[in-house]
Amino acid sequence: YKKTSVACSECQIRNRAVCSQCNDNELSNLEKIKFYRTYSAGQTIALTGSEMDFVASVVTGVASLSQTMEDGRTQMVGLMLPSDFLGRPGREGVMYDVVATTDVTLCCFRRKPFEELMVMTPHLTQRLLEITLDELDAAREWMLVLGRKTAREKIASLFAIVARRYAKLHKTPPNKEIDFELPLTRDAMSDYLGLTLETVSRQISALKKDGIIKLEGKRHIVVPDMERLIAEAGDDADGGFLS
Amino acid sequence: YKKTSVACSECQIRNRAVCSQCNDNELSNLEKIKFYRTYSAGQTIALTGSEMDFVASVVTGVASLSQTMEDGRTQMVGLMLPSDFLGRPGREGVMYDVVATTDVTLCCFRRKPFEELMVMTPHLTQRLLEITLDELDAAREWMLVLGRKTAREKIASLFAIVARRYAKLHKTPPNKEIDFELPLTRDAMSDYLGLTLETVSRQISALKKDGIIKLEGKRHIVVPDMERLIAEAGDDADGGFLS
DNA sequence: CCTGTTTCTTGACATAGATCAAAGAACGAA
DNA sequence: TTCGTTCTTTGATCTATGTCAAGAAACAGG
Repeated sequence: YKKTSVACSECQIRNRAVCSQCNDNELSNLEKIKFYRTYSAGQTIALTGSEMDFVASVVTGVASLSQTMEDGRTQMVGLMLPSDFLGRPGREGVMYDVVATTDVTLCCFRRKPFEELMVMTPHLTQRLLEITLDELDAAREWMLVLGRKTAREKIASLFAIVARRYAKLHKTPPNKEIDFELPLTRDAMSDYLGLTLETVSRQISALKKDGIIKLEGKRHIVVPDMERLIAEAGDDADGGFLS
Repeated sequence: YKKTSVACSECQIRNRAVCSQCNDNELSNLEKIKFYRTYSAGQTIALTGSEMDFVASVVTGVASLSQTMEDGRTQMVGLMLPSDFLGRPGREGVMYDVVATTDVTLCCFRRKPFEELMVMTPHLTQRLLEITLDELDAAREWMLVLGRKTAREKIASLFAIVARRYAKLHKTPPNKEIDFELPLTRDAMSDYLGLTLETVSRQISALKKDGIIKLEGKRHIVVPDMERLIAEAGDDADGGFLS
């Protein structure tokens, strides 16, 4: 369940997570209260309405936030990748179901001590504000996807987002063939995209037939031409892919 | 264009806006750099890609944020009501089209001075973080609406949200008949809900026929039974309506 | 008051995506 | 290896919502 933590100085997400603007002194305060926790694929991290006594950065793996209606319809509202921040300081109750979609390692801080540290550490608050603003932008971009895009465009948009994040992590040179592992089942994709599992499957097959993507197994996607994928997503800009 | 500003101490949104946690001293610093600006219904406040040299609180009226695809499909991604905050400190470029959907009064701060003030004023940063987290929650709630709700549920959800905000502003006692002015045209509603104008019109007619709402003119909505409206929206909780 | 413009409603028909159904892969356990 | 899951693909049909079209209501200006 728990796992020995990595020293902050060695941390993969050191320069992107909440702690990225902290100086050595601030960092050592954080280091004192941090602890690692791991979840295996499919495990629930927290349920809507429950109390979560910690906040955390995703170190490795992927977690998802989702909302469910009484009759079972569910919508994924956040895909939390490495360096993303889970939990809301200043609020006990969880508003979404938080689930590990792959094996996940979290860098956790108990909520109270973290909140106290935030008051004393403007760098933390500032960075958290930046992260939250970025997430708000991402959520709004996703509203366009959910509200106005076709099924094919939705799939292409999802692939573009995941490819983008992978490329950033692995420093892939632009214009090269990009490949990545899909961190989601067809069913999870349908929850994210506001579609059914069957439509997701059909559209993936169609994109494959049209040569936009290649499949190696069910989950490994190869994108021969990123420009073309982005065009299929219907995006005018590349969303900063080349930056 | 400009308009004499109201003293902060007299301000309607004093205890909800970015400035709500500031003490008298901090407030007077803000007051020095603030200026009011008004826009009439339909006027553009800023366009995607342009630079906005100020940030602002909405004092009265309603503004909207929206994204548009090359082929003209558009999705509204934010409905900014009084006390909401416009603009992103730390970024020049605007990411959305910002439009006044009714006559709007903004309490503006030039971006640079505001950013400098933020560094010196943790209360500002903290409050902005809270506001941003609330907006993120709202955006995510809307993702469920866009991704999973039927046209009828979407309309009911929109009415519930607007009614909720109106009730908060006017301190309407719960369990009473609620009525409000729709700040959006049918067309703007369709952009917000990810529907067509025709579907919006049909569903409003249907809700009226079923007695969920009454119409007085085109824009004035009366809700005889808020519980019933919320049930039509498919929400399990009332979203804090009674609080 | 009339007239043009914008906003809204309603009808008829078309279609993207949902639903229902079956069967093919992949994978782990025994 | 075989069996039982779980995940995925594909097909046939249905339906909610989009599209196209016409006209009604509201409103502003002359």
